[in-house]
Amino acid sequence: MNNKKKDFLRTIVENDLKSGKYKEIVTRFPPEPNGFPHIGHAKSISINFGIARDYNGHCNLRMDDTNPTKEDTKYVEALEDAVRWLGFDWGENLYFTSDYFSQIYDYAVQLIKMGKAYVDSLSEDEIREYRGTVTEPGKRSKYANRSIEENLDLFERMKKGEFKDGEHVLRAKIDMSAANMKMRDPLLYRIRHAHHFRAGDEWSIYPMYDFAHCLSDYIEGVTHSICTLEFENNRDIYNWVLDTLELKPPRPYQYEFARLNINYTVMSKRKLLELVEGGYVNGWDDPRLPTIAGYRRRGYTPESILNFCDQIGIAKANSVVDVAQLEFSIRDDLNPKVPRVMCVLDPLKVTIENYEGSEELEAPYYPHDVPKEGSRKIPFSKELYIERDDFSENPPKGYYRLTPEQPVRLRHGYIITCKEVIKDANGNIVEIKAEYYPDSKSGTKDTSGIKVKSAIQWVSATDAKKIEVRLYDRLFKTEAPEGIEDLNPNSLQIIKNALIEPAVITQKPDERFQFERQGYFYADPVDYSDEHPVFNKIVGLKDSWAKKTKEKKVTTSKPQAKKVQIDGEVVPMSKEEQALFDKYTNDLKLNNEVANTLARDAFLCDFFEEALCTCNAPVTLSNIVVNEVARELKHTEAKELKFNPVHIAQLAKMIEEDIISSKIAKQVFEDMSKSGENPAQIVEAKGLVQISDPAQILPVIDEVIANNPDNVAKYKAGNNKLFGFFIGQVLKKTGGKANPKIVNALVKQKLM
RNA sequence: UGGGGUAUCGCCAAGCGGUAAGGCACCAGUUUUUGGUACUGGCAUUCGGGGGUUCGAAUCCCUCUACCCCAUCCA
Repeated sequence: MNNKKKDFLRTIVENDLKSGKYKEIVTRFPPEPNGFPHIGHAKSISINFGIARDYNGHCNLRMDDTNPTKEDTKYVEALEDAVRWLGFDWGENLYFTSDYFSQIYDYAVQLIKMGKAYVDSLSEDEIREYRGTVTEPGKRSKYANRSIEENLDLFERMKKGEFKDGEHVLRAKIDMSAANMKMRDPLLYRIRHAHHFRAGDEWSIYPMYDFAHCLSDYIEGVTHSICTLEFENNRDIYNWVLDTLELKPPRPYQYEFARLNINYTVMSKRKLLELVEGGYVNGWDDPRLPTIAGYRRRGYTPESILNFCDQIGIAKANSVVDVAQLEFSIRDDLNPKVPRVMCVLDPLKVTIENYEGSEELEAPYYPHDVPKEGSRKIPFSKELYIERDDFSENPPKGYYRLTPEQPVRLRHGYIITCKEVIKDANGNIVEIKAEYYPDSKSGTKDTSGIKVKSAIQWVSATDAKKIEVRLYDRLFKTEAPEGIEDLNPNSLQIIKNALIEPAVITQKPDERFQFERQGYFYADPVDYSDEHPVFNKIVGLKDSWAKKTKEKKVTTSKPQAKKVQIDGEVVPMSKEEQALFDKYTNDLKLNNEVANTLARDAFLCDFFEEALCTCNAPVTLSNIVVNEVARELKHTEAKELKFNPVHIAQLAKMIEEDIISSKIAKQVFEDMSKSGENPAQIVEAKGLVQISDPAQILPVIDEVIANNPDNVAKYKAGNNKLFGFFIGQVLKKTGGKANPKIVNALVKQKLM
């Protein structure tokens, strides 16, 4: 990874590598083989395998198969297939959590011996009841104080299968009143007399996710265990297990990112299953589904999926990506790759009255801007078909195609003009009688002199091949579908009698095509045969004409008023706090905000009072305490603080006496909170005394101005934002030591 | 009601005290025998709201609001 923008995970990885925490990066993609992978898995695959690749590490593929009742071999195959299809290689590193069952069992025994785990014999309902609620602490089971020997014995017998499902469980002994519900003595093992698709009937107990996952990571030497946001609360157990077992370092750490959501579709296993089992779609590889198999069958390329994953980035905010982003990736990928051919989906007959015989027109497969070679011959004859909506008897404004008055070019062929419109008894147009201009032939010197607004696709009636085309639209009609009631009834449209130029079928130049002016299509890998060709629409082309014609009804309101925010109520101050507040605002002239914070926080308040004893500058002092000291307290225990009120008083004094600027003060503060040195020493040692002498500052300003003529011009043209830029530059050049107030005044003068 | 997270353009998303990146979408224009592509330009005086600190705040402090996750012997 060089200069490319890094996501937060790569930043962490890079730092860990730099600091020497790990020699080599090991990630893992750890799905449970209990369902078919979807594009959310692709994101995870892209992250885990991508990071491993970028930092010369490796990524394991691990099947997290700890629940025998849900898992199956067919899913592990689908998962392997998905990873491979996306172009990643796990090499030798295919693992199964079930391979570690005996190691994990040994770790459990160890925990029991340490008195950190116990066999609980409460019923399922009791366990739930004892767990408490989010606001009330739970209480510990009476079985928690069984002796180590008894636990060991019971656990072994659980393993041997002496008990029925649900009779006992193994739990970690942590804290039944922990604020994090997950830490209230989490279950480690449960009894399950079930057949495991790999381990067979060897085990009658199975480890829970929270116990198996961290240990599997550790066993495999994983360094960065990357999972989705909903596991944030599980991180505490992850660390507890690894720490309590006192495992030899290095050990893995868990990091979480937001799972992928896309609008107009669903991503949860449960909802996907409902669609498939309810027959709302045709199997897991239905091209409308966001499953890997679905995208694959639809015609999406692995590159397009991977590019999509790169584009959307990795972050921690729950978000819903617009399908348009995905559609862009596949268009973008296919545009320079795929041959263009002509297909007519809704044919309208055109008879060219002044043409006799037949000929073959030579046409390149690729447009002028795609640097690829290849061409085919297209038969041309008297009877053709064009797309029904490429003719209009009463054209709307801005219509470029064929009309009774407007000629059009047949792509790669001749210009034609409409002579007569034939209708049936109901007034439907059934045929166009047309004439062509022999001297307008494509590829030759066009001497017809006719200007045409567009070129349309067509096929020769006698030569065209009949194909089936499946047009897919979004599966749901709403952006955030809840369930089957939101299904789009028109998500699949099958056209049985589309007509395509013969070369596509006879030459088979590719499996993906652009049907010109319509979209990208893919020869269906399952149903396609030479006798019965079937094409899936991958995605349409951008269509600014369709957009324009539709626009009228879409113009909805947009002046969205700024959201009104309700201010919540602030907890009122106690009498004592109020008294303190009054004293600070009245006697010491502190502003309300600062006084308020001080009055409500006993520690900060004491800290401030103490500092005040050595330095009588209440305002400066209180500002440092409320802002800087408060920040330190956020991540450091009060008693761990490396500085004391006297240090702060010294710092405030230097500011008061104008020895240092407040900017420098921040830097000094930071040093101080790390090293515990006294501030005066830091200032002296680092030579941080501020420069207030204009004679020293002016040359720097001149230099900055001379170096940035563009920005000077912009600033003078009215871009006031740039002022900060100049100050920043000057400060940078003086190592932050120039007195910013003076710099401000001088720069302002200079730039007048 | 406790704990853990998250809020930057219509949708993603950089940014970590000194000029609000980028992509998608959208809007113009140029090129074009695809109303495609490519190219050019336009799209956040403002970062969930309100205060505070600072010469200077999306970034630091306080506070409020909204949303997500946690009480499966699922993962």
